[in-house]
Amino acid sequence: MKLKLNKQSWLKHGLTELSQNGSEALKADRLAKSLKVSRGSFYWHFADLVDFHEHLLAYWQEMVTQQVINDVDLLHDSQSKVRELVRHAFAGDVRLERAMRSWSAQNKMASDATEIVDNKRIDYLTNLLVAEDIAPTTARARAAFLYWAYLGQAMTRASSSEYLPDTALDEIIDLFLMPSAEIAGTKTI
Amino acid sequence: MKLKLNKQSWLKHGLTELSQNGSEALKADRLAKSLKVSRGSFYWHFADLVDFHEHLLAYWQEMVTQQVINDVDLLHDSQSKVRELVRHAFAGDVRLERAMRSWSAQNKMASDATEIVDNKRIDYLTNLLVAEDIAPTTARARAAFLYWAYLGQAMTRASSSEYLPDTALDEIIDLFLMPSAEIAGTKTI
DNA sequence: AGACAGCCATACAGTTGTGTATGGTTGGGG
DNA sequence: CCCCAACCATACACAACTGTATGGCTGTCT
Repeated sequence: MKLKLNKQSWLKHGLTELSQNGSEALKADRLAKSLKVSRGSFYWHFADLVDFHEHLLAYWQEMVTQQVINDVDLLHDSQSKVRELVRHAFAGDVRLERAMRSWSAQNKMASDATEIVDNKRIDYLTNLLVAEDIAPTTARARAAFLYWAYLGQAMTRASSSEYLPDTALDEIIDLFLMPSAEIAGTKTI
Repeated sequence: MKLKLNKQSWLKHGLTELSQNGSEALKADRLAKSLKVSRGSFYWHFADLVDFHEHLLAYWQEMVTQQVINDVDLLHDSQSKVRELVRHAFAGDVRLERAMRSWSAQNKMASDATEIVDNKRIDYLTNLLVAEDIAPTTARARAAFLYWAYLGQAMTRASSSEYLPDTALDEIIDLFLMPSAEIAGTKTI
């Protein structure tokens, strides 16, 4: 007997192919070929490409939000969470993130999905900074900025460590953990 | 008489289409249609798609490097340059940047081009920070981080002002202009 | 005026992908 | 045992795009 596929099999394989070969790999044709089945299987599980893409994006959203909870949310104090979150982000594998982002620039559905994820992530980080007694508006701006830096780093080809060794990253995290008041004092040197 | 096209016409139009419709618009077929000519013209000016893409990337590199020089390099003190550079980056139109970045995630040639531009930009910013008496390694890390934040912001759909009003951006610029020594002192509050 | 270079249209063959229709295989419940 | 549901293969018609071959038009130089 040949082991049969289900929706999940296709979705998993979809994300793998996306991260390795970009959004152009998300075609019924190529996916079937790399799974060594015919497109007949694909069109049994999904109505069409749009249907598949919708399921794939939902699957991705579920995955990335679950991931954060597993990785950092069980730590107790918020400062540790921030450090762990940022370190983890800048050390992790960014291929899927980059591919998804690249796809979003060309596809409305993907763009909607990433926008939701973006907001969730920034909100989460904002709350951590607020818990560190940083004023809410400042916290929100810093959170966005930190998150954007992660995203930008994910979009560049060079590894982050090339520009940003661990100690330098810690220094920058320190900057973002500084109380809002301190800045005005040291502003005009 | 119909006004004839040259290489430059195609390249300009290429960048416009790229920024508005993504890298999928960079096909001989579509470009010709939106220029209201036949593909015959395209294949007269360019050997094939790869040839066109090469010229387009070279044209883009030339454009973006020239742009920075015009915009900020004529200011005198380095602190003003940093502020002007960052403000300008976060206020400007990012569609072309996003489209180019998205293309880079799928295309080796585009990836090479953006890598070169990335390095140039980070180097330029690093030098400005060093001129502000920030230690070279710290300056390099901060420059990269600042640049990544710009890139990340460019990749998100939300306008930057939504999260980052002008005053908040200035506060963050202050953080990155802080002398390296100050941090250790205020670190453990 | 004639010739030539520059520019473009049209037509053709080939490739890659879509979606559908139809029929084949396999495993488990009545 | 048989039948139905789940799953897959094959074949077809269609669309988008590539690159090439060929010929037509136009302005300029001699």
